[in-house]
Amino acid sequence: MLQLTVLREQTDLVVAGLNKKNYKNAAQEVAALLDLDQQRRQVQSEHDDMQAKANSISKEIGMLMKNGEREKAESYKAQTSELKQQAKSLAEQLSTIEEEVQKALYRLPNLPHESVPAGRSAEDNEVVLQHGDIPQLHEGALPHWELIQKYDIIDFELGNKISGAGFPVYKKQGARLQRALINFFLDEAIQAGYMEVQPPILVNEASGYGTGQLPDKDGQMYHATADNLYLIPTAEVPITNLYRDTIVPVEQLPIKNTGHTPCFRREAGSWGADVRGLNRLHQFDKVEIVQITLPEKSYETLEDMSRYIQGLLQKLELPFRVLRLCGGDMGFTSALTYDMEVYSAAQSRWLEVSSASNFETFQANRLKLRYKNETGKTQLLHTLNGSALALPRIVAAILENNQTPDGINMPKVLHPYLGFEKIG
RNA sequence: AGAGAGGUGGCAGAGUGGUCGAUUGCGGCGGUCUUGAAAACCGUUGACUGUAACAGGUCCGGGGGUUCGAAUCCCUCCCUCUCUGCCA
Repeated sequence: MLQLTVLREQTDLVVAGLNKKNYKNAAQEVAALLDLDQQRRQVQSEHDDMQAKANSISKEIGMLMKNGEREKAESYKAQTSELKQQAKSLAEQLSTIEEEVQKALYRLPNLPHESVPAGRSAEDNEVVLQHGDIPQLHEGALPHWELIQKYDIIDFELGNKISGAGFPVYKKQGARLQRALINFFLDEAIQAGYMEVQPPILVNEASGYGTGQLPDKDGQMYHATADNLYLIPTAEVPITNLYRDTIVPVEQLPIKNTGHTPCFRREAGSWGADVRGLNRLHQFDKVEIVQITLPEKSYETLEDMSRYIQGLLQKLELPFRVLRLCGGDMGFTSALTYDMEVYSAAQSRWLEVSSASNFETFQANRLKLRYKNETGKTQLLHTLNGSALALPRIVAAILENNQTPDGINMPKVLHPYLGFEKIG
């Protein structure tokens, strides 16, 4: 959520930013919002005056009662009842306006960082770098959805039976590979100074709002209505919300947390031709890294996180590229996002395996996640996160890129975790 | 799931209708003393909103109500703890 003070004081910048994100009617909406805000403050101050008068009369009555001047006290009571009426109606107006302000604020996405390229769609994303050679596959090489059948390591049919499409069952070396990747990713993160946490994977509504999934992405999350809890679409939600409503002591910054969780996504309306196999699932595993930093450090931190993720991909010996997302393709809450894509050789396409973002104060504002600066003033912190990494597409790329006519070679770095070097 | 108890400032813990945003202790910060530190003593120390700055307003789990006035009374929801039951 954008800060009202920023909207007030840097209106032009806000409108320009929203435009870059392809937000429709930015200028009008911002103007309307500022108008509402103006109204709100007007009504607020009228209400407060009323309240102040009523308060002082009540105090007076209290004094009189104490001194035994009952009759005089009674005479004051009449005065307050009118004030009370007025204050009540103003309070109603106020809460209506506040609700509108809130709704309007929730609609606005985060502003893009100045380095974000303009653009409408994924085609306008900027390739920042590419690393590794595109593998040349042997004659008769298979896409991963056939490889997993051939070696009987991931079973979609079984998943269909017990849950539905998009819920694969990992078996044998396939299950072992999942576990190896999770452990590898967690160990690496801990090595890099992140603290491991195992959060709940069902979260309440407040948490959904805190990180911005609600109300924007309502309908994309599985909702356990009986208890009004949501299955998390990413560990970002619980891990960042650990710090909701907190003023973090400066000496504890930066906060670096990591965690593995399953992630659940309804993916309503996003099924198409290129989502076969592991490319898009309703449930998958991911290790997430989250950082909370001082505002002035957050972009440096984003670069660190990006480099860290690239390091993982290198260790896994996967060819990858890094994209800087354009304004139109970025997420609602992000100010700058890098996507990491690995090359999936049998599909001949790049697959997104990680997304690292700086949210600046957008989440922190909703989360009320703050610190006290040198002058003792309470200020919002910056939040960041990145996948490190999401498993399914990593698995797809490992399987496809390393296949040989007589088995699939596993990346060396995983050998100790796997207990085998080759599938098949 | 049933019965009971309870949710107050960073923590502990008073306050049961009136100058209570809240006694006190701990912790934190500043100072005195000290070569320095500890101890002791003195002072200070919540958040949000609002203002140029004051003032003012709001907040004692959430929401609603009674009252001139609510942390305190009533209703409702949520949560925690103890016991009983059940169970990975």
